[in-house]
Amino acid sequence: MELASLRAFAAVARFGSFSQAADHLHLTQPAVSKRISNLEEALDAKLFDRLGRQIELTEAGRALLSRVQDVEQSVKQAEQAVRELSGEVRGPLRIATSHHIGLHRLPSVLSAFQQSHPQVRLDIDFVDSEQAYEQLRIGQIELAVVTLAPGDISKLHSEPLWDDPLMVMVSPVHPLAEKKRVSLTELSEHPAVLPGLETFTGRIVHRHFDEHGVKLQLGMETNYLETLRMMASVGLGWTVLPSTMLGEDLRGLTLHKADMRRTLGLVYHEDRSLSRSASAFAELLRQNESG
Amino acid sequence: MELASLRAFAAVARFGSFSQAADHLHLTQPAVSKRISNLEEALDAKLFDRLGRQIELTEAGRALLSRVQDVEQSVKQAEQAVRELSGEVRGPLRIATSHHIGLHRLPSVLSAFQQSHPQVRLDIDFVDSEQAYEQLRIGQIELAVVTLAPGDISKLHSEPLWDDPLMVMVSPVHPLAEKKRVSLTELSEHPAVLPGLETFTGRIVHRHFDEHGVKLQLGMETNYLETLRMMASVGLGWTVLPSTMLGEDLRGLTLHKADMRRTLGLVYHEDRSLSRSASAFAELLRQNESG
DNA sequence: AGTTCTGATAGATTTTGTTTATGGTAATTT
DNA sequence: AAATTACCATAAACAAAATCTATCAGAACT
Repeated sequence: MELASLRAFAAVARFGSFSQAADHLHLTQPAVSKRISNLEEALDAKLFDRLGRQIELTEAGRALLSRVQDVEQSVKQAEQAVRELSGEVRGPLRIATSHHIGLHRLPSVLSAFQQSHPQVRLDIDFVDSEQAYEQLRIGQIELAVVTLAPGDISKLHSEPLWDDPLMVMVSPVHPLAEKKRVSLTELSEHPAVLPGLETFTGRIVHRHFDEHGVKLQLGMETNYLETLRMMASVGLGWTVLPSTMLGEDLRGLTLHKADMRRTLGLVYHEDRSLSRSASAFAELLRQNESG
Repeated sequence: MELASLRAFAAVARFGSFSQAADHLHLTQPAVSKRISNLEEALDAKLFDRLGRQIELTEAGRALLSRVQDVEQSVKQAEQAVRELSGEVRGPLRIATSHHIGLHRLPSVLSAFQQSHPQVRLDIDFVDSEQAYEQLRIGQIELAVVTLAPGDISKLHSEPLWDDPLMVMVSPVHPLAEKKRVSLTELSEHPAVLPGLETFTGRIVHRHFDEHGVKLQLGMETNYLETLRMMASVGLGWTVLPSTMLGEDLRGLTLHKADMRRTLGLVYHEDRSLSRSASAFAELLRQNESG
């Protein structure tokens, strides 16, 4: 029993005529005859009495007709449900980001998004960038707004949003605080408090020193940049932070002959379709980048 | 969008695999792939993300899946509604009969029918036999239990149930009351009260006299045999009635060299399907005939 | 690396659906 | 009454579609 047959049946019943139904369906009359007889065969029941020039529903036909409306409606609803997604943005949206980005870059985007799409329940996971990449890979989240990995990662699509220059910072009471410029070697003589290697930010910094063959004195590690900042500001060591985090209680040092930077951006799985919500969120981020 | 595709979609979603769905549907894997891609094209939406070895429903896919169950259920109900008719007897049943048959032949059948099929609403039309035939022709009634027309009538199927001999009857005070046998000519010398020509019974009687070239003195006419009987019994004229109606207040006369009879039976349209109720009623009548 | 899953794709084949042409029946017109 | 018209059913030719076989490419597991 196929929908085409049911539609033909409904049309014939409505017009009381095979030929008129055929016209209406843009088919020839024999095609309609066939569809009806297919139905009759499938249901093992006569649906119409053919009375010469006229036709009439049988009891079975009447029983079917009253149900066909239900079928057509449920099909229409199913189609509708899919098509509505093209316009509507609703349902849950899982994204990952870092505390730092969430605190410093997302607030305006988040509030704009919630305002324009109140139907979406945002579920934000604060994780390390590396964890975010893994969650994207297994489909646990749809989007990540994190430090971008240096280089491409298979199956994951990266979109740079913000360039985030990093800067060496020390407390005003730190021995190096008075210098305007420092070398890597000078830094290496003092203990450091840096982001862990689980974060791309941490890797960027470590790699930078590695490349220049400079061994670091590693102190405590944490992935939460705000905490890192606090530790540096109370003099527990020098650190490297986004230059935007500079403030009264920290001195920024220009690094001799080198600069470190990270790129913050949007990451999502190449093969997975983004939900409407995710697309809307991504679009909002792209617009917000410039502003 | 066809049901076959929707079923394939549901199977793929359920098994999380095209190949397993194919096995389940007794199809090859490419066939299932095609059905899904047909659906995706028709709905203009991707339904699954193909992630290498694994697949996952997209947002559109999830939206569709939740509706597919409704569709399948409504289709099942439609099929069920038709199939149930094969067993069940319910709904309205319109039949036609005469007052006389209703009064003298049907009571036992009607009560048996109502007892075994209480779900059927019987709608009985008391009409002349000729009207009954016309109503059958236009499909206003399904069955008629009436005096059968002499000879076949196109498109209508007749089934004799009872042989009903007719007899000339007069009141005990009628001039002919003392005779045992009378001739047509003798009868023609006295006024008659006979059924009208709209009834086959009336026609049978009139034709009988016509064939023998005997002119009748016609008095009042009525189609209701009980009334006719009353009129004859009070001496308004001779009449012809089913011999079963003979009683204390009437004398039956044997007609010289002729007998009149009518056949009562079941009539229905040849081309129209009988409802389950009508079939059941007809069957009951056939069984009751003998008893 | 090699093997074994996965689904997609291409081409041959089969099945199904559609059309054209025709026939039969009932209602309508001449 | 005969002819015409308006139906639907059927058959054969044709077109379209679905399916199968075979093969490919990618990912996951040995």
